[in-house]
Amino acid sequence: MDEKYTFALRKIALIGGIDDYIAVSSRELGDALEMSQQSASKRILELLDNEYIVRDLGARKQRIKLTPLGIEALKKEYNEYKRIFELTGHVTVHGAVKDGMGEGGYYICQKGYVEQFEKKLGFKPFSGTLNVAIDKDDIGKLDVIKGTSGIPINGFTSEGRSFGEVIAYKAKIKNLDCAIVVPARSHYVDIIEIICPYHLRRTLSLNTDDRVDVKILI
Amino acid sequence: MDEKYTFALRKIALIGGIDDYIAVSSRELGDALEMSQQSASKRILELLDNEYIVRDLGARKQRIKLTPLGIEALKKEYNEYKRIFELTGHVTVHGAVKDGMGEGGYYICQKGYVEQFEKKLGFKPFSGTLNVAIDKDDIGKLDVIKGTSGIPINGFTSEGRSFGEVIAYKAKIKNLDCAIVVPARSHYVDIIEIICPYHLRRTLSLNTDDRVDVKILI
DNA sequence: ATTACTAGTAGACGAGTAA
DNA sequence: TTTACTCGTCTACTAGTAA
Repeated sequence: MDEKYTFALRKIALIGGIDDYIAVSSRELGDALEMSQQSASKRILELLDNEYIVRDLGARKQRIKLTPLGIEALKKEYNEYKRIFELTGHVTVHGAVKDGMGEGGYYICQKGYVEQFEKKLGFKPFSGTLNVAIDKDDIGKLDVIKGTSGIPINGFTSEGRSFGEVIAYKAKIKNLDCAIVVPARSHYVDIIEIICPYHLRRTLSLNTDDRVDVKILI
Repeated sequence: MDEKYTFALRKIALIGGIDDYIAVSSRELGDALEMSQQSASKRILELLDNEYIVRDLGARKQRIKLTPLGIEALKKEYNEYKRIFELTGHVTVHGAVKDGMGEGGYYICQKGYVEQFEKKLGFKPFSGTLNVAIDKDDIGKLDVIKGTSGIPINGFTSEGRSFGEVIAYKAKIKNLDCAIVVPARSHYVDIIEIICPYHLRRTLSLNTDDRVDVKILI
């Protein structure tokens, strides 16, 4: 019953109706809500009844804006989203330890990266990475958080070879502080490289194919 | 069609299903969504069909969690809210200039306040305030933003009299930088006091009952 | 206790249309 | 052009019930 209203209120707010009166015909609102002009007209009347909006019914086009009550309703949903995406503060991905190809370790040991790790993460990584193959279900979680957060590690060129930008995320693996490193430009990463001041395999007695949970702080 | 799903996904996320599997019976989800057990069960099947969630159907209780696709759907809505509440960066309230009772000016000139204004707002206010009676429709807008933002100005005691905490918001009135000041503890303010380095009434040639728009930066 | 089917019903929607 | 009525359809819900 209520999400119908917040959906409409949100779209009205997006086109500026949170700040001041905006001219919106019922047809235009219908387009925004993916419904007919008739249904949009009805929805507007319902919003008026519930005092979520006020209207100035001009000769040619109606002008509407949210009331404080309407704004409050949106705010409530916004706070739910903030709780979901901000106050949780972490996302956990599951996967299995894999043998590194040596590749990751080679990259991570580059002076251009190491200097940034020390400065931005606050530790000097052990000269090797732990490779974790992320479960199919969890691939994509990284994608989702990539836009919002993460610590950008700039690319650089060294000895004629270019090293791309990567994004580091502070993380925890079995309560040990570490960080995961993923390439900035790529939307499909199934193996993540984990860096840590310590030798993770030895410290946590991990063997190939052991399952691990990585808690990524966002 | 789609907001039904995001509504359910949001509630699932709030009880922890964004991070890992959570045990939720269809009855419990029904309670959260304010619908019957049967409808919640159906909704879960729809979410599964659309690959917004995955399920582990145990013997006693099902366990579900969001897929990256489901998280992405929520993220999209979250970004809409961010656009509404953050990227706008301001809220405009409308009102009419009123004669001050001298009260506001007296308060604002207190050394305890003035020092904070200079430090936190970056200007020394003119020794008087412009009083604006907010339109009935816009009363409450302040309330809504009070929780999120504003610059707290601490209360203090001077010569045996106590001056309460107030909240200042940077604002613009006809493109002139100023700030509005409202008491921290009160949820109904119909007249706001505006402080500014200049004599606003004179600078803007304002007379009593003139209508003004105050753009509050948040 | 679960999940989820079927059946019946209330309500949401859009087409047609008036003002 | 607008907004918003009536009305028929069809979807989305809940109750009852099975597994």
